[in-house]
Amino acid sequence: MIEATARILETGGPVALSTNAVAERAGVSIGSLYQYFPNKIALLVGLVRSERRSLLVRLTHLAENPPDRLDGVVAELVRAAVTHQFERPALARTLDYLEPGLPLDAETAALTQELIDLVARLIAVHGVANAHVAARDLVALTKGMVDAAGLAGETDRAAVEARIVRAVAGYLG
Amino acid sequence: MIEATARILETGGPVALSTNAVAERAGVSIGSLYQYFPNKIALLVGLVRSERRSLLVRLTHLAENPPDRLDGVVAELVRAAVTHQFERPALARTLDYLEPGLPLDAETAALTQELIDLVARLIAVHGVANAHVAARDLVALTKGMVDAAGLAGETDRAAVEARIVRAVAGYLG
DNA sequence: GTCTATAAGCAGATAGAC
DNA sequence: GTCTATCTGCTTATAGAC
Repeated sequence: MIEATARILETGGPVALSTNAVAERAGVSIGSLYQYFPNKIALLVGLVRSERRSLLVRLTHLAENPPDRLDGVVAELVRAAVTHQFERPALARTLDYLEPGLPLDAETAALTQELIDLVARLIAVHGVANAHVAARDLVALTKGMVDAAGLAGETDRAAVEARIVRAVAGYLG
Repeated sequence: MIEATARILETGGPVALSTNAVAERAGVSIGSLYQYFPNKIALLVGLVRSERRSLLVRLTHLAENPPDRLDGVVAELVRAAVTHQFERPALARTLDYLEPGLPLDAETAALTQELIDLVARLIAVHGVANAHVAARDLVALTKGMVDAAGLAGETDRAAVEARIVRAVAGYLG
């Protein structure tokens, strides 16, 4: 049902997301859906949690084997973010928009916070000041550029990555 | 009624936007609303047009008196964008998300294109390669960072501006 | 556990009085 | 031109059969 939610968001956006549509797409009845999710928002929260988890797995692996130099760290961070966002561009964009307005449960909110903390730690060891603000900026900058590239129909991931790395490098000085 | 649409989007987002709510907020009846706008989407298109126009006015003034050096141009561009986005952060963020999915009329689509073209011309005269892609990237980067700063509750416009300028300068090389 | 049927309410949009 | 009243269809959510 989470996957059905994702598919509907990808094709029709938040307006198209109804519990009936999710049940139909998942091949179950509306009654069954309400046995697993108390309401529509719970579906969204579940989806956000699942997506955040998958990105966190990617980044955790990077955090355990960080490159020596800061530019190497940046390259890997951007690669992970771009890869994630390019897998399901429309979904990523929609969830990024919806997430701040969602009443996330404790676990999901912690996941999101952990992502920022992880990035902050990775750059802080190289002497970056205000690492938390910087981490937030870099995540936002990357998402903004990848989303725009996706909307414009760009498919060359490496080219997008290279441009983002340039901006990040400039930011970090 | 356009202003009522804006207010509702600011406080409740796209889900809260109903024709009934707009009519009530505007102090007119639902019947009157439908005399001026054929449907709900027309309200959104009108609002996008109005917002784009106001940003374009700001930038046109800049384009007619451009600073001599590229870093001056960048500083002014970022200032204009941040000022615009900080005026009504929630509204700007919502419209940025909705716009790509809206069936814009010719005039409104032209306005949006003109914004990118204007930025592209301003940086192209300083020898920036692929000025159109660069313009799109810079707009996306700026919006991403300002939106995130707004969501995080930052109110120091100058600080946000300075960080964005650093990223932009790095991008341009 | 999964289904069908349905309740209750709200959405967009229209008709027609004044 | 603006209003009230209303139509139609879809939404979330529940009840209860199997």
